[in-house]
Formats: sequence, C-alpha cells, structure tokens
Amino acid sequence: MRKAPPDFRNRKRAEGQESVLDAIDRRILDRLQRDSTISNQELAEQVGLSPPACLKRVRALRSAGVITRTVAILSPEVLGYPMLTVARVKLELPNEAANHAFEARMAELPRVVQCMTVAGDFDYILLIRSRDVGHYQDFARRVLKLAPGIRSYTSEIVLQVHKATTEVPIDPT
Amino acid sequence: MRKAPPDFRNRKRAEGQESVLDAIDRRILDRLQRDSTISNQELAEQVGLSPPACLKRVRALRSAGVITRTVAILSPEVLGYPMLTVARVKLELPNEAANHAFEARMAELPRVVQCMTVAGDFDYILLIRSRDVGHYQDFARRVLKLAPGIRSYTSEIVLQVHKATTEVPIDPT
DNA sequence: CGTGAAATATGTATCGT
DNA sequence: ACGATACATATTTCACG
Repeated sequence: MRKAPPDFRNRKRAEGQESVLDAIDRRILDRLQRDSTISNQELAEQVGLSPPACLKRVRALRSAGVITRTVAILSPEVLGYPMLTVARVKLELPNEAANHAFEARMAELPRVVQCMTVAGDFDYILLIRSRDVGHYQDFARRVLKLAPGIRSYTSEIVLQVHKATTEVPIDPT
Repeated sequence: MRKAPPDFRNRKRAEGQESVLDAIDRRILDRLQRDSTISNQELAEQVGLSPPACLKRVRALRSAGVITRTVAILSPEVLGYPMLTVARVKLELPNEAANHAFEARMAELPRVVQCMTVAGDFDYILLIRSRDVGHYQDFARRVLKLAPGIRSYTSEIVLQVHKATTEVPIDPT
C-alpha cells in the first residue's frame, strides 16, 4: 500500500538503470543545492531551457522527492549557539522500545541537530548545538545521564568545523 | 573604507547585548529555515508585516550573515549516495602544515560532507557519503590510507539517520 | 518543449509615525 | 529609524501550438 510516487517520471528504469535523471536535471539540482534564491528565469537560462519547461522539471523533482525541501541556512554563531559537540551514547538494552523512546526524545529536542545509529556497538552518535560549555553540561545531565536505559556516553567538543555542506554529489564521482 | 554593514541594524548593541534580533526577526528566521519557498507576501502576512518591510528585514538578515545561504536539500538516496560513514582520523603530527593540507584535501572532495576537529586527540571527524561499501572502501584506501601524515583512522557505518536538521534553535531554549 | 498573455510577486518611492 | 501604502517592474504560471 504505497502512495508516494514510485519513481521519477516515465523515463527508462527498471532496467537496472542507475539514475532516471538526465543531464539537465542534474544541472538544475547542482544550481539549486548551491543557491536556491536564483529566479526560475535565471535557472532556466543557465540550464538551457525555457522558464516554463524549467519550472515543470523543478516541480517534478520536488514531488518525486529528489528535492526534499528548500531552506535558509542560519548562522549558529549569530543565533547564540556557537558550540557543537559530538556525543556517543550506548544504551543498556538495544531493544525496540528503548531505541524508539530515545529517538523520539532526540527528535523533539531542537539542540540535537543530528542523531544516527552506527554499526558495531549499537550506539548512537549525536551532534548537539549549545550556547556554551555550561549549557552543554546542563544538556548532558538532563538528557543523557537521566535518560532511561542509557548505559554510558562520551562527549567530544568540536573545536573547528572545516566543512559542513548540505550538498550531495551529483556528477558520477 | 568599509562597505559591508558592520552590524545588524542600528539596534542596541555594544552594550554586551546578547542578540540584536527582535521577535519579528526570529519569526522570519523560524519560517525560512523550515521552508524558504514561501513568497515574501506569505511570509510578511505570517509575521505581521507589510511585504516591503518584511523584504527589507530578510535582506538585512542576509547581509548581516544571519542567513548564510538558501539552498535546496536533495535526497542522497535518490542521487545514488545512500551510504553514510563516520570516520575518525588521527594525524602523525598535529603541525600546522599537515593540518592545513588535510583540511584542504577534504574541502575539495564532494563525498566529504562534514569535516571537523575535535578536542582531546587532535583528531578529525568526517562524515562521508558513498554509493556502497565498495565505493567507501575505495575512498578509504585512496584518501585515508595514502594521505600524507595520517597515523590511523576508524570507520563507522551509519545504519540509520534518525534526525538530520539544518535548523538552528531560535527561541531561548 | 517553446511562445505569448494573464496572474502574481518583487522591488521602489514616498509619506507618515 | 521603521513601517505602510501605492505604484512600477519583473517573474511566475497557465493555455495553446
């Protein structure tokens, strides 16, 4: 009972095709993931299409889920969250209920910007935004120490972010 | 001979003020970091301003560096990069030249989506996008094993991304 | 997919508070 | 200094070939 669009346009697929995106689609995506403030006119010109044709493709790319969303990226520093920490969490028991509870908790905390499971230790890796060290310590105590089913955790303070891109490789690199 | 706006509007600052953003600015940022496809008209209505006044604020927020950029977020899965890996790298000698060379190398590799230095071990943490396990192994051999000055590295395969937001906390949480 | 026209949004100027 | 109204310009978007 799936309802989402199963694939992108009626291009050749199901043949083990690697991608259903043609060169123009890739150029559109390349531009938009760098800067989506450009007008559709400008974009159309850059990719060699008329504005309506370009717009149709962008909309198709959206509804197909290739473009998941379009957002403004804000400066954490200016907004008072200059600190970034990588935390690793180990649960007591990796059972379904405990995992789900933990993930739901992380989902609702704005300071947790990333939460993922990694192979090997049945661990979570978190990226956490904080105002300062005290603010982080507060978070660690409130959320990590007291959270149900947490066995242990480690924190690593990020000294410098050298690269943090939202871009996904497009060309067959 | 400065030309860029030295600070954000002529609000009260230099008084050790924590922030120069008022409630309306925060509402603008809140909307735009969730979805920047809304028109300025719609945004203006939502924040209770006239379209020109709203536009002026958005532009000011941009040139002040509060909004750093506006981008389309693409689906790594659809684009053929479903795999995410966290790598930790330890350099032989944490000298200036080696660090800079490594950071420059990471900056130019599209598959490296994040690169940061963490306290404690003078280490790097990388987040790497790959097509599959073989593709990552290839990367690890070419980039991590053979990179000059690398002492050791570990890789952790991300099984599931539960949360990955580009949003920064706005309200005084 | 392109062209042309209608609908809509953006951007500017000016005035008022 | 900031916002609102009104007007001009530009872009988005629809219908059609």
